[in-house]
Amino acid sequence: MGTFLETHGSELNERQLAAVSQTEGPVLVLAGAGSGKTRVLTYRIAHLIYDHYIPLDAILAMTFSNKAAREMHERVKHLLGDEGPARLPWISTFHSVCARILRLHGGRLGYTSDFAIYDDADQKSLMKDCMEKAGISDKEIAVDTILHQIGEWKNKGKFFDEVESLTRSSFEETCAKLYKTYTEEMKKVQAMDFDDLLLNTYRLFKEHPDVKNFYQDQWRYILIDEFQDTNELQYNLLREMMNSHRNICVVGDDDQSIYGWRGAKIENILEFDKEFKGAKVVKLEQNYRSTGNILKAATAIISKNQMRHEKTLWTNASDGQKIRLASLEDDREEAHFIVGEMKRLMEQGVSASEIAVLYRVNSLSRGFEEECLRYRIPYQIIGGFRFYERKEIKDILSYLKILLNPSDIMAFRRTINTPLRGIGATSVEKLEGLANISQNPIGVWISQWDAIPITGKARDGISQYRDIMAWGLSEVESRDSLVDLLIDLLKKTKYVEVLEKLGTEESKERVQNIEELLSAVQQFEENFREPDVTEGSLLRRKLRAFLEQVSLMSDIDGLYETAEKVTMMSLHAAKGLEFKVCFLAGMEEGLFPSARSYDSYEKTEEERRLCYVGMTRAKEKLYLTRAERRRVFGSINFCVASRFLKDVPMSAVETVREPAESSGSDYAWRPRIQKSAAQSQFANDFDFDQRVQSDEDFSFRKGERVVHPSFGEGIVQKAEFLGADECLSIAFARRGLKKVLSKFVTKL
DNA sequence: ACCGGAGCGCTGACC
DNA sequence: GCGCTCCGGT
Repeated sequence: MGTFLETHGSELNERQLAAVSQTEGPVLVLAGAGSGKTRVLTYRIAHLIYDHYIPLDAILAMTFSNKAAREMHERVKHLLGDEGPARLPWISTFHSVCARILRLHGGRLGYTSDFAIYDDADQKSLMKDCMEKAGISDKEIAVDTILHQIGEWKNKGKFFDEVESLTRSSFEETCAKLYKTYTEEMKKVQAMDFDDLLLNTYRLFKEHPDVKNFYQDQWRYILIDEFQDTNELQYNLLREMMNSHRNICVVGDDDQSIYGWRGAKIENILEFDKEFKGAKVVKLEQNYRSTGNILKAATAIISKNQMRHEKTLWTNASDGQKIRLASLEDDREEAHFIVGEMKRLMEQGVSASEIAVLYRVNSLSRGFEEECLRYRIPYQIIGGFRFYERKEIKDILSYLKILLNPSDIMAFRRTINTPLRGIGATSVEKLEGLANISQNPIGVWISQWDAIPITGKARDGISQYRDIMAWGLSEVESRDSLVDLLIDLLKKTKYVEVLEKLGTEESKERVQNIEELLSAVQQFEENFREPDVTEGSLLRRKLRAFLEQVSLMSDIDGLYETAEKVTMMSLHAAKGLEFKVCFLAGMEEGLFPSARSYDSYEKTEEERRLCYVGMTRAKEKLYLTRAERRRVFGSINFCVASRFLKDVPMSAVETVREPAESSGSDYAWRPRIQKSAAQSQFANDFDFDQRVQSDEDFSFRKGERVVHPSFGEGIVQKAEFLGADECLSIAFARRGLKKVLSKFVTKL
């Protein structure tokens, strides 16, 4: 047997091989869409282990989603074969790695290993409390605005004690103050938010060099996937993790950077070779995924961006089918068209699992879902309403959370009156106040509740809750099985019983969801492997691992690739995936690109990258669809074709559907190729910015600032006649592009 | 003092 | 179209 590379090197192209074999020093792999970056990462890991005898613990690979981590895991395992080691290196998400480190060493920062992980909702709720205490109304300053500012600081690696001196306005001063109270409060309830996981690890390394040195010595080879989406804090954290060997391999594609809004710094990848002098840069430009036409179109879109590493994807594959453009009357027609095409493709033998519908905002999934239900097309929706975000699931998980971490105030609030026990807001507030005085974790305190000055209905409810808590807290220490605990918990709380008594369709579904949760727990338990945090009883360790997995689970982790189902998801969620057939729906101005991107060039570029990501998901067939009218918030909006449609080269597309003249949804749909694209409705929309009519015909000109009674301020994009009425397309600052009659707007 | 109904206002993408 | 807030009924 030769070395790993001798045996497997031929499975790599020249550039991939170069990236894999350069094991020492910094390496930047600029991997275009579909160019085999996961292949590079996995082969590199296998090469390190097999040919360089690098111990597993010395390798750290970080990805963005658990799904990507799992996939990488599987593939490395497969590459190493049966003779490979039983264990594998750390391949995990940034957040999971941090959580793991903090469970082990969080004590240095005043955290127990049972700390809770707060999601956005919990975070917001806790901040509201802090604001109330500080006497700041959320009507003065929105919670989101404050959290955004604090998030920005955290992202820069600034702890609350460092920002007080940096504040430059009264707003920032307020934020700094709230940052402090929020942090203290989070510590009190033993919780960390997503940013805290990163920031606290960073602080841990900064403030405790012994911990840092331990990990630095351990990790001699670091690999980062999706490097274009790392933020400043992740980048700095990475520098802390790295030892003097600087054996770091980052893989990414600046053209696929789509998380600027959560602080991703595209400069991290654009300037990597400057930051890491002597870095080897490898460009992967051969695409193995898509046909020529799809690549041609995607390349045309992305080449409009200024901020990028120049690279050109190419393929050996044929041009393949042309990209299909479909412009439909309204959103219902759009859904109808897409589902009709799906049906047709499936009849031709395309598997449902190879078809995806991608959209900019999750709210679009509803329409497609309804249409799929109507035509009995099996589907799965990724994101949006996640399983673990359902009320009944959150309720039950909260019981588990408070048993693990009795300080968890959010879990307390969720459970205290669930199911309804007649304990209202006033009583809850009183209880929280009393628990506060007692200095005990609220769950522990209430489990010992005795003679508390609360009377009436609430009193009975509280004693019921007390009994459940007292029982649960002792069970956690004494028994082993998580499923059993959960089943008994459901009995004790009468949660399912109450739902069943309701007997509605909705409650039946909830019971089903709970059953699904039970089987998920069971499955988790069967595969449970001891984590390196060995503190506490077995059940406690399981609980800790399970709740962490749930908290850090991403939308995409719920994707079942084996399922014979059509997949629907946001464009963001689609990153890293591929499908034989992709529908990009809702290609309309204001929706995609998002109206919120209009105010800056950078945001527009990010939208374009998102479009690029979406298009390059398709292997063989790509559809771009739009609706002329769309229901938003219940009212109808007139929509203009997305500028991205205009950027698609005519030679790579064909128009398959235009709005029928007759309206109504009962028309018989059949796919047909109509007029050439140049004559089509699309063409009219395409050049809307060049073909602004001569100014004198209209009372408003392009570029004029106007105000509309309900849409606010905007800028005229286009004027046209609708019969005798003058119709304006206006880009509203707050509402995006809309068509309105000129009599409703006034000049500014 | 709690619960359920009616009305208002708004929603981007995610670990 | 949906979730959160206010208000009147028990």
